[in-house]
Amino acid sequence: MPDLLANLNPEQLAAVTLPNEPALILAGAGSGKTRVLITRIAWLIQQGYATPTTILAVTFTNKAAKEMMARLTAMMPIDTRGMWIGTFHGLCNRMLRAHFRDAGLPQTFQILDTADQLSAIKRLMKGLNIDDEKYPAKNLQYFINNAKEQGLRPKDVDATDSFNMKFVELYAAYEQQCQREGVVDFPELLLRCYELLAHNPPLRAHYQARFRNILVDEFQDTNKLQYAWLKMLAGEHNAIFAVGDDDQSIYAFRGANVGNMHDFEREYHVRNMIKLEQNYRSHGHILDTANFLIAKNSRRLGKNLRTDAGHGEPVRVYEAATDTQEAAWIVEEIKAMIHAGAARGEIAILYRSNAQSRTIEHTLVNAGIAYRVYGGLRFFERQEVKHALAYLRLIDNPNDDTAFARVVNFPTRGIGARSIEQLADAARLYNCSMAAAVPYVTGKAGSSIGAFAQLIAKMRAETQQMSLPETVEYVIRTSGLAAHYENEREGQDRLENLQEVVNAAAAFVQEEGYGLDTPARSIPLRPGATNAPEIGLATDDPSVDVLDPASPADPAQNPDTMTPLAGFLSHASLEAGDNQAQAGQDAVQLMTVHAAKGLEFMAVFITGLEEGLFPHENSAQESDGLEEERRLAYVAITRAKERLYLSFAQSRMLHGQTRYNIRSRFFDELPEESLKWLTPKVEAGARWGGRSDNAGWGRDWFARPGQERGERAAYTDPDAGKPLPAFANNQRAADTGFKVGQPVFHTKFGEGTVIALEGSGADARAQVRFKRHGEKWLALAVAKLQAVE
DNA sequence: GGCCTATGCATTTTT
DNA sequence: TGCATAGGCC
Repeated sequence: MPDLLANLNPEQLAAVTLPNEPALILAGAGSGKTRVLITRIAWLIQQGYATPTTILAVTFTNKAAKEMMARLTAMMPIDTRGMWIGTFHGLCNRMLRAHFRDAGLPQTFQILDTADQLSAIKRLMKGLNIDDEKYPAKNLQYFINNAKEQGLRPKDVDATDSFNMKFVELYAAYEQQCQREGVVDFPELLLRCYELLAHNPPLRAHYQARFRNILVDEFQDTNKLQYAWLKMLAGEHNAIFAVGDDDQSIYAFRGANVGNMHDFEREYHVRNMIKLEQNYRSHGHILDTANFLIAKNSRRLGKNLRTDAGHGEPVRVYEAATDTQEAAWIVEEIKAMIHAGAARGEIAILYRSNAQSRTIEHTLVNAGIAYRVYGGLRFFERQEVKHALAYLRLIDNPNDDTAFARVVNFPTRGIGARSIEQLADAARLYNCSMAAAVPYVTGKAGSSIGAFAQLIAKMRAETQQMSLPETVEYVIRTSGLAAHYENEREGQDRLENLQEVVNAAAAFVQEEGYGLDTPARSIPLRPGATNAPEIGLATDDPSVDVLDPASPADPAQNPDTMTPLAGFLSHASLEAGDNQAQAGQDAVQLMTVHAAKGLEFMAVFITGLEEGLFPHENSAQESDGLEEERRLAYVAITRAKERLYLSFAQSRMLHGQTRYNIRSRFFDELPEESLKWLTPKVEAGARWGGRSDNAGWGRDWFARPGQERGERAAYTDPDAGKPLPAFANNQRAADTGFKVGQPVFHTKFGEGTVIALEGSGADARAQVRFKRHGEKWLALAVAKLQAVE
């Protein structure tokens, strides 16, 4: 039996071995959060406090869910078949598939992703002749999703003004449309699942009796609905083991409610709040910087990270004249690091908004440095892939008008906008889907649309017995998609992507454990399965023990509640795939601060630390906006393991205009002792207070002798080339007059000893351990430090 | 139907 | 500035 508890620190140990009661684990950045979570699961099972079937572990991203599953099985051989580990949406989908009838859904319901949802809304509004200048589709989408995330159906929304009343009306119409088409959007998955449990006491009792152990990752990111869903499953007696970090809550804009942490603590009378403050990632100066900054936030649960790693390097700060010059400096630093043997993949460049990446990318390209940018189009979001999926969806669920509208005339088959409008009118008139309305349209429109309907019918018939990969391949060919892209000049990539869909289908079949010949559209019996899927649950027969994992009456026990095709389509919607180009390549990593959450790098650049950008100007209008920006900066800082750079530029090209920014207020909230200004620090007052005319300011105010005006010297850090990990004390004492071990005296801090030196000339700094004031970095040009004999 | 131009818009994003 | 989208034109 593996010793799961070996090498845990006392707080981690305490968290892992808590009694089965509500618990809130405040897990700081880099504190071993995932480790605690999975060790907790393994320990519960090992000790006999839980079985795999009693465990439900929920995360936000598929990546996190996969990592959890992988590390768990690596830690301990566990039969994960009965375990529910997944994202909120994935688990809700699973439950809705198992109980589709009780949930009021067709068995083949399809999931709309955000783009599908928007086009469904646009179609709805067009049909109702709604002026989309006055009621923009995007706003309605936001309104609907927001309402759902508050758990509100149209009848529950309080609308006082005519504008909102219209939105409520449209929300209701949208719901009807979705219901008729058999589609659900993302928030609907959660709300529908919540209502399923709320309105069905036997079902609720079943799952409550089953999931005795509920574990939640990134709890600070939960929204109201997700929290309500968790409470529903927990009932009166189940333990929720919530792990999160209020200081890393950066998703308020999409509904995350940090308040859930306080609420959870209060509502469940949490006796077990454990703080994981030991950080295993960053060196001391980096942590001090993070701690100092986040301390400026109010309403924290309170936490201070510590490390055994030593101070390490100071945080380097750089002021550039322009964004271009900032990028040039970054590239020089990176070159030096690479030269010293650093791996490109261990270097990250972070920015607040995507627009900032362009300048940096250009500079990297010119320097010939491999990089990769996070974000952008994901595999299942590509046009050609979505087209292929639309045909597959129509085969599975002909009422899916979003899919129908998408491909009825793609590849083009002479069905124009007018014909489609006629069909949509007919569908509205007969209150049916477009596919069902085909017989009602006549004339030329009727015949071309009729041919399309026949094509779909033929596909449905001919794929009846085909496996999933065969079906996909058949559809790509028969739909004419393949031929279309073969004829297109630049269709080669798209063709390859279509082939990738076939491959993805084959991989899916394999991973899900279906036989390769399993028909895509029947619910198969897998080897070892004893029952056909039963839908509607054991509630029909109260004598059946629904908790018996072997019981055929427990459909949730049987993963085979979806056909391979439905599973694949769900997979495509819920897991849109990688958006990281050239993954695996050793390349410098570019991403937004949001995208960096959860990652770590040897060296991190946080760029564009300017008022208006970071903190972002729009945050000023949001309640608690500045605090969220500060948390964002905190997340960014805590990504760095050994080296951290903070930079800002006096001027920056944004939206085609040059903006002049002042440095971020966050600099005034950082510990001066942990910073090393590579460019001279200019007090805000010195520049702004004394400025009477602004001719040329910001370009050449700091030009040094011998430099051209407006040209910036390469302020490349002379230490950048030190190997990573690098921070052996710099013994150079050449021009400082001090050396390591030297006893010194400071007028304010008293007696101390020099323990490190770095930089030279005006940048020279000494780290001093004072007898009564601890360790500090002092700029020798400024500090009045005297050598003591 | 496809191509071209005019126009508007630009914080962060997973499912 | 640069992209996505919409609308007009051939």
